[in-house]
Parts: sequence; C-alpha cells; structure tokens
Amino acid sequence: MTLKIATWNVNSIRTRLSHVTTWLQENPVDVLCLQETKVIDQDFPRSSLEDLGYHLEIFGQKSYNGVAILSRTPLQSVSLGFAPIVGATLAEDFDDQKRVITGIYAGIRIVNLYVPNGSAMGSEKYEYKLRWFKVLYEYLKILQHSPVLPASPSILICGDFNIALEDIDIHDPTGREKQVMATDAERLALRSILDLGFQDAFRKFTLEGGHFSWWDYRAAAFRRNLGWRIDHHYLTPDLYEQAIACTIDKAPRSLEQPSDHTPVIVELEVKL
DNA sequence: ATGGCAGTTCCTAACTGA
Repeated sequence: MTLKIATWNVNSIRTRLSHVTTWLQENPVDVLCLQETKVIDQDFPRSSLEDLGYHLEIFGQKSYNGVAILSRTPLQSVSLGFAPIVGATLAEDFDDQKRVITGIYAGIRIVNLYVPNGSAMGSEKYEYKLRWFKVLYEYLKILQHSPVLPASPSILICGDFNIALEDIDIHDPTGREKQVMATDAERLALRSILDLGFQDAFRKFTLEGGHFSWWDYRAAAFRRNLGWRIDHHYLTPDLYEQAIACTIDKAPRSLEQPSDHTPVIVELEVKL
C-alpha cells in the first residue's frame, strides 16, 4: 500500500482555501499537514475540507501561526503543542504560539511543525527560535521513547522548518552565515534533531541543488527561481527505507494569489 | 543598507513573515 503525506505552508487557510481544495482534488493525498493557517479554531473552514473526505485536527490562533492535519481516516493519539508531552515546566510559554500538532496515522506518528522564523540573526525572535528547538528536542525524545504513549517507533516529522540545512538548498548562499534560516546556530539546532535518528526524505532521491519549496513574494523571486528549500519531511530509518518518492509540486506557486510556499509530498510503500 | 510583497488586525498603519 502506498501512503502519500504532504506538507504545505498555506499562509492563511481562509485566503488559500480554493487552492487547497483544488489541489486535494487533483492530489488526493492520505495526509496533508498545513502551517500558517492564521485562524482561530472556531473560524477554521472545516466543512470545505471535510466535504472532500478528510478528517481535521487543528491548533490555531488569531492572525499568526496555526497548524492543522487533514487525514483520510481519523488520527489516533492527537496532541496539541509541547506541554502535553514535555510538561508545563519545559514548555514554558512556547504553546502561546500554535506551532506543533501530532497524531498517529496508519501506525505512523506524524509530527507537523511550524518552526519560528527567527526574524534576524541576534534578534529576540532569533533567540526564541533556538530555545524553541531545545524544547522540540525534548519533545521528540519523549515521542521516541515514552512508555506511556502508544507504541509508534515510526515517526515522520514534516512542516515549515524555516531552515535551509545545506548551501545547495539556497539559490544564492552568499553571506548565509548572517542570514536567518541559514546561520550555523540554526543548522546545528536542526542537526541535533536529525541526530535523534531522522533522515531527509527529499535527499534520498535528489542530490543536486536548485530545488526549492519557498520563494519570496518580492522581486519576482519565483519566476527567477530564487528560492529556498525550507519545508521538509524527516523520517525514522524504517520509514526512510519505505520512501519511494519525495517531490515538490511547484504548480500551486504559479497560481494567482499563491502562498509563498508550495507543497512537498512524500510517498511511502508500507506493509498492511 | 534597504526595499521589494502579502496577510492580518486594534483595518488605510503597524505588525509579522522569510
């Protein structure tokens, strides 16, 4: 059985609703992870997506951030934010920003993340991003090893990471040492996560640069392919072995009034 | 060094994003 799981930062689900429904009709994935929904839960446009046959789990807030998971069958063991997993002390105030949602689909623990942007190197938001990663690290360690959570050694982390891990993930890495999304500290923070035992699904199939998932709205960046690859699928070894494709669908970025990100899809060949 | 574009709200200005 082939499972298709996609991630897409839609930059407002209400503004992008027609793009998402059209895309799902043409790309009936099993699971779609959304970021930057930018809407409180009571105003989330549920019915338009449920009418397409999807179950929804949402974790939103007003104006900013917000994550959601759409799935063909209901998720199990759903958890919103850091606190239910790591506890209130470690979570501090990090759940004030709705950036983390997880659930189990077909035995796979799916973790959908909207990583903080970081604004600029050295800024308060940049420090927040790095501290956020420390909490994420503890969160994932618990998901991997908790004796109380449902057994799920298979974990897929996806979402908008706001980090380009390698220079080939940036159209022009000149000066990247001081550029947010590419600084050494951010890359090290992401590496520490991967060192828990995750591999980049996209790089199983594509080794060269020039493949991006986000293009700035300004300066005709998309037309000139001046992009960054910052939306990722990271897999535990068993899932990495089962991955048969990982693709970036640039089509939605070409539409009128697009999100600045475009979907990334991973296909897994799993045993029933 | 800056802005460039887009979405949101305390909505025609200010913020956040990346």
